[in-house]
Amino acid sequence: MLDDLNERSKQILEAIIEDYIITAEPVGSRTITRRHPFALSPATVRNVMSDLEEMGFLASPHTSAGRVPTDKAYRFYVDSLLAVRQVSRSERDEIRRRCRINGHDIGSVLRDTSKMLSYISHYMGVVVAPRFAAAVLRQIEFVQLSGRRILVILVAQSGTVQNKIIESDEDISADDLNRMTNYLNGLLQGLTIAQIKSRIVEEMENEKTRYDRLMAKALELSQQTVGDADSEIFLEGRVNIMDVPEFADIGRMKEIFRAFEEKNQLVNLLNRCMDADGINIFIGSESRVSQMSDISLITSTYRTGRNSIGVLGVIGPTRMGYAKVIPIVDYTARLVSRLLESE
Amino acid sequence: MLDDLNERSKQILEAIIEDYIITAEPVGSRTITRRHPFALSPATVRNVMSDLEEMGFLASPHTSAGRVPTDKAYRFYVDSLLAVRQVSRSERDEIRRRCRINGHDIGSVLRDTSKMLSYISHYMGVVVAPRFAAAVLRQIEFVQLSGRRILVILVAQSGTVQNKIIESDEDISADDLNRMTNYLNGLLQGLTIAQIKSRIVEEMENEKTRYDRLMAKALELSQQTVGDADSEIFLEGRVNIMDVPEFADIGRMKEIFRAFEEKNQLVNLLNRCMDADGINIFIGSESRVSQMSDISLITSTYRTGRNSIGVLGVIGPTRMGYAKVIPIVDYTARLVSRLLESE
DNA sequence: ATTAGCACTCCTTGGTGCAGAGTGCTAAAC
DNA sequence: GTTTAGCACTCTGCACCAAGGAGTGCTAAT
Repeated sequence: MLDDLNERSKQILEAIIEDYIITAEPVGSRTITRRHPFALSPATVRNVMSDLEEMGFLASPHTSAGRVPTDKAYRFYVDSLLAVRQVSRSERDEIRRRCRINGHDIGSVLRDTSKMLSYISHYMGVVVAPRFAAAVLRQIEFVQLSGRRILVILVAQSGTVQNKIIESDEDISADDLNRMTNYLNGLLQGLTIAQIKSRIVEEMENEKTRYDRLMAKALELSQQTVGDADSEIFLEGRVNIMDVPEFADIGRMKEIFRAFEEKNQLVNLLNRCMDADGINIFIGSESRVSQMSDISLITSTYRTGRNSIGVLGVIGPTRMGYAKVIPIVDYTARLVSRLLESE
Repeated sequence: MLDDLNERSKQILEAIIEDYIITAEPVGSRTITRRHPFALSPATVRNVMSDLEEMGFLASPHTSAGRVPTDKAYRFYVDSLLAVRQVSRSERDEIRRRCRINGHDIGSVLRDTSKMLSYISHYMGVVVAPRFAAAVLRQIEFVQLSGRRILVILVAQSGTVQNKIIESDEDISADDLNRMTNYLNGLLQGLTIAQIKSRIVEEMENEKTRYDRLMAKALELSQQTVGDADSEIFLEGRVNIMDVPEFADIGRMKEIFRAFEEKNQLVNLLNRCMDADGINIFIGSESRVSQMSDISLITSTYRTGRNSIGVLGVIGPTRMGYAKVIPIVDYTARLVSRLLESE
C-alpha cells in the first residue's frame, strides 16, 4: 500500500508535513506550490492531495480549509521520509553544560536533564529515574531516628539513593542495629532488589536465622523497605505546551494537564518504552492513551552496561520537529548513560 | 478609617464578599437584597456600595456590572469579619489518612501532604521541605561508587536525607574512607549545617589536621557537600487552578504557570512566610509579586520543637474560601510538625 | 434616612454580509 | 494520458449592528 506512493507523492506529502510543522495551519495546494519549487500547478497538487487523503495520510478539517497530516502520515514521515539531522555542535555543548553530575544527587541531575530537554526542544522533557527493582544494591544503612523509628537507606550501584522511615515494634540498641547492618550487607550486596526480595524470604525460612532473633528482626525490617516503589518521574517544561496553538483552548489544555498530573498513565506508557531498547516514538493515537491525541512522545532508554535502566524523552504535539528532536533525545540518553556509569 | 464602617456597611461588605466567593460574578445591589434578608431596598444598598467603593473596598469592572471586592476588602474580611471555622471531623480524618509517614521517605510524605492540600482545598497545595541549612546533622556517610566518585549522604535529625555525588582528585581506599567517616561524624554530629560550614573552615586551619593528610582530605570533601542546597518545593494540584474562572483566559494562565514553574519567586515568597511563625496570608498584591494579582497564599510554618523548619500552604484565587482553607492549613501544619518529631 | 422611578451605560448574544482561502470539477492544452 | 486553467461552490473569520439584560446614579417623593 505504501508502495503506491510514487516519488512525487512522497515529495508532496513531505512538503505538506514540513510546512504544517512550521506553520500549524492547514496547508493548501497554492501554499505548497509557492513554497516548494516543484514546477507543478496547484491543480495537480490538489489531485495528489486528494489521493493522499483517500489513502489516509491527510485529513481536511472542513471543505475549504487546507489539509492536515494524520498520525499515519507522521508515522510514514518518521519511518521513511525523515532525514535525521545530527546534533549540532552548539546543541551538544548546551546539553552537556546543563547536565553535570558533580556536586549533585542523581535526582537533581535527572531533573536538570528533563529541564534541559524541555528547554532545547521547546516542549516537555520527561525523565524516569532508574527503576529501583532492577538496580543492584551497593549498600544498606540503618540510621536510628528514635528508639523505634528507623531510617533505612538503600544505595544502588548507580548511585541512586532510596530512603524510607520504618517503625520497629520494639526498641533496638545502636549495637544491634550495627550488627544487623553488617549482616544484611553481607547477605544482600550485589543482588538486584528483585533478587533481594526472594532472598529475604528464603533466608527467613532458613533454620539458622529462624532462631537468631537479631537476624530475624533484620530480615523483617529489610522486607519492609524493599517494597515496590514507583519510579520517580521528572516532567518539566509544562508551560511550553501552552504555547502550542493546537492546545490553545482551555478544555483541551485542562485535559492534557490532568492526564499528566496523575502520573500513572504516563508511567505505564514510559514502561512500555523500557521494553524496547533505544529510540521509541509514539505518534498520537499510537500510544493508546485517549488524552494523547495530537501528542507525540519520543523516548530513548539509557543504560549502565548492557541493561536499560531508565527512559527519557520529549513530549510534544504530533506536529513536532522530529528531525531536530530525535537526535537530541538520542544524544541525551547516551550522555546520561555515560554519566551514570560508575567508572 | 476602618472605623467609618458602621455595622450595616460591614454586613453588606461581608455579604458581597461571600457572594462573590461563591459565584465569581460581580455582585449587584439586587442580588444582595434577594439573597440576604436585610430588609433593605436595592437603592439603599447601592448607596452603601458607592461609599464602599469610595473607600477602596469595592471596584466595578465597568459601569453597569456589579461590584467586586478589592484586595483591601479581603484583607478586612480576613482580619475582622471572618469567623474561622473549625476543621470538621471528616476533614480531619481525610487529612490524616493522606499523610502517613510509615514506610515512606520524608520527600514522599511532604509531596503527599501537598497533594492532600490541593485535593481538599480544590486549589494548589505547596509544601517546602525543611530547610537543610538549619537542620541538625545526625549522621554523615560516604559510599564509594568508584575509585574517585563518592556518594555522600547527610542525614538530618528530622530524618531528612540529602545526598550528593562528589569527585575526589585521587583514589581513596575503603579503609581510609571509613576512617574519614568516623572522624567527621565525631566532629560534626549535632551541629547545624550552618555551624558545620564554619566548623570545617576552623578545623582546616587547625595545626593538627593540617598535617594529617587524611583529615585534611576529609574536610575538603565534606566542604564540597554542605554547599547551600535550595530547599525542595512540592507544588501539587496545578490543574485545579485551571478550573478557576478568573484565570480562564489562556494568557493569564500561561503567566501563572510560568511564574510557578520557575520556582525562585515562589521560594522567596515562602521564605518570607518562614520568618513569621504560624498562619500567614498574602492577598493578591500584598505578595508584591506581579504575577500574583488575584492570587492569594495561605501558609503556616511547621516546626520541630521550638524551631520553624518549613512552610506549607494553599495557593488559590483571592476569591478563596478563607473560612474553610485557613483552618485546614493550620491543622495540617500541626500534623506535619507532629509527624516529623523524632519521638 | 430610605426608597421608587427612570434615564443611561455597558456587556452579551445572535444575526447578517462580506472577503479570503481552498476545494472539486470540467474542459482545454500539452 | 497527464497536466493545467478556469470557475462555481463552500466554509471560516471578522466586522457590524440591533435587541435584550443587568446594573448604576440621580432625583424626587416618602
